[in-house]
Amino acid sequence: MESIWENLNEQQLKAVKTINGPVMAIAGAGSGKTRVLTRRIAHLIFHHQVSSENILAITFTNKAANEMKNRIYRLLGIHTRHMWVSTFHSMCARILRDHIEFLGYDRRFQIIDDDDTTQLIKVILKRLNLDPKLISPKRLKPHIMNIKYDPSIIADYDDPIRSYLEEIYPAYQKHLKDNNLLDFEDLLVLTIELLKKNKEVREYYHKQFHYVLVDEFQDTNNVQYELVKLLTNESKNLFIVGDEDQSIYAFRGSNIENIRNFQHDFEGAEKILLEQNYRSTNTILKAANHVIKGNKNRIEKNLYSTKGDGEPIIFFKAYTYRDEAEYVAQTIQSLVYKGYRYEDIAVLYRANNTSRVFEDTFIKKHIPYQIVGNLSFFKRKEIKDIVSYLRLIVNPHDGYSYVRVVNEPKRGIGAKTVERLNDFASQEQLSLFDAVLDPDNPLSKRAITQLKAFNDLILTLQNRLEQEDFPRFIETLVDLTGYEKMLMDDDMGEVRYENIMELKNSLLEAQKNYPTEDKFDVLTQMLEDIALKSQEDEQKETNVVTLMTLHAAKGLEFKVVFIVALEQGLFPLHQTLSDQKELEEERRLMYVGMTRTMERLYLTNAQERLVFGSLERQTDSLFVREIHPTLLEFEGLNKVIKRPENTDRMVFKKPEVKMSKTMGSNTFYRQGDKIMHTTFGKGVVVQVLGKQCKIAFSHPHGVKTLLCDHPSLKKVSDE
DNA sequence: CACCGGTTTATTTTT
DNA sequence: TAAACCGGTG
Repeated sequence: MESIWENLNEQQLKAVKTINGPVMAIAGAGSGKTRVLTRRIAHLIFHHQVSSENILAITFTNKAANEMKNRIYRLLGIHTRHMWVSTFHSMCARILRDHIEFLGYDRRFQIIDDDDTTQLIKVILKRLNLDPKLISPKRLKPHIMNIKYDPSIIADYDDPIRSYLEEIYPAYQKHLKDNNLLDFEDLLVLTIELLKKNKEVREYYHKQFHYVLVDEFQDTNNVQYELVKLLTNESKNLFIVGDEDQSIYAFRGSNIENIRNFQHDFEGAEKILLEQNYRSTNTILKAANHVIKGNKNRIEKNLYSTKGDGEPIIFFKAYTYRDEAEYVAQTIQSLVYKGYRYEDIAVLYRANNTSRVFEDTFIKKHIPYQIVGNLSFFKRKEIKDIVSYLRLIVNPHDGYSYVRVVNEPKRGIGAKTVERLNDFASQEQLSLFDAVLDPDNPLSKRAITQLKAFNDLILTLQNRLEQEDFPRFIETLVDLTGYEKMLMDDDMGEVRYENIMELKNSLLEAQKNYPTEDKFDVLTQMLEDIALKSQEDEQKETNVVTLMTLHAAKGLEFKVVFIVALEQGLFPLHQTLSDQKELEEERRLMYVGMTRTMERLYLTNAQERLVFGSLERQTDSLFVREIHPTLLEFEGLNKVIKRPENTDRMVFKKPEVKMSKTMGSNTFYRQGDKIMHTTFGKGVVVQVLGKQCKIAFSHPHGVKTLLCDHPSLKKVSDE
């Protein structure tokens, strides 16, 4: 068994031992924060006789929570299943299952994920007869979520949008409640509401949690921070770990200010800096530091490593994006020849679509790889359909699931019928299920017959669930619904059928974990697990190269890292170029990517790339230019061009590579110029195409292609 | 109601 | 390029 004090440096020891009062640990990349967290928990239990039930440890991912539980088990040999080591959302679900009736929901509430949320918004827009073109449902969602967090902000919107939001938000929220559904944000917001309104519940949890720990604190949003404050009792034994330089989820509401304000909010909070890096070479740390220095308002950290300088960072510039992939593939092969394993290597990129060329090339060259976080198992259509059936079986009045599967497989119940049914149901305050049975509904005879058959199907399935064991029941389900037959008629059906059969395991596991007589409770619990753990599934393959986005790489480490497609507009993304805050987040993303590396870091890009179907000329990413050239070894096209040293802005001759006369420049604008448009506001020229240019505007507008000499465009002088 | 074909649009996404 | 979406036809 591992010892509690083994391999801890002075600062880490301090973070483990300072158990009373608020403590903030600033944990630089690779500084061993998970070790500190788990040792601290072990220390509390082992040396201070704190009962394991009295500790609350909150993480952001299930993976992190499981990792923590595992390590605690290895340190102490105690069972961890009952412990409160979980994500914000699981913790909230656990609290709400016991107390949500106080808020007027049923304890068998179902949790819907982000995709469902978007779909639901779309459905509601349609039902309210609002024009979905004013804002697309996808763009509307974040606004609705913000309003849920703080309803008063609705007043900040200007009119066309405001009245729109005033209509849709209450309708959306009412729909959720009427159907006993919670979205991810509800889990947080309703838990807060519960704790605020119900003194007994609040005191119950204050008695329960003597020590609270929060991981990745830089990624908390305001609501999560409020929840943490609410759960922390008078003794204020709150320990947070985080690193502002690794905050990369602002676009989802995380707020770096939370970590910056912590010492202010919790008076007398101890601050501990973990600056020794156990992961990377000094060359890599230095380079990462050069990049992150570009961000303003940052508390300077001084990460150091005892690993020495190691290898130089290689910057390879390819002619085309195919050449780039080719280079990466060849380099991987030679690294493997040198003794690295495929699993030591990761290829990181900013946007998912970049992975394609690399996939193609790796297949051709027989390099084994896996793409992580692409399309998770539980997001597949067939799984979501079956999940909807299961939700309907728990709650036939769930209108959202009803609509999703009433005509899946096709039962001749079309959009018009569903619309009419919906209208009638909302007018009469009935669920869709009950509306079908109402003799006054305005539907055609044919439609009623078909809908009634569907209702009966759900009731039959409820019966069968009571009679059959879970694996058997899943087969009954796909059989009676006709889903199986539909799949058999489809070329890809075989795989999808097998996917559905995988659900048997989820059900059996839920049954094992939640021993109860009531099968509907087990089913409810399984549906919760699916909703909250959808990302986790990924069965890890052994000894393969990992391809993933920079976001997905957070928290991981690899001996060899390739950061690819380092081109202006791709990374940093052009949408972010005109906004300082967004650009800083991109820079943190670069920092996160670089600091994943233990030994060898490769930065690559290409001069020509297919962007949205057309071949574009690309320039080097700002972030590569921010690394001092003495740390880089130039390869590929870079090698041909002599790089001047010790210059901040490196100016060098670009080889004139077959550029048609209409491309690249015109008399009006150049790439990177800042402009002002009379209706779209400020923007940046991302590309010049003859008389036209592609211009990136901020949020609602996005990238537009406009004529450069258009009178509504004006150039703005630099800075 | 289902299917075909033209048009539009284009990050990242722990739960 | 590719996928999602929309509107018209059979």
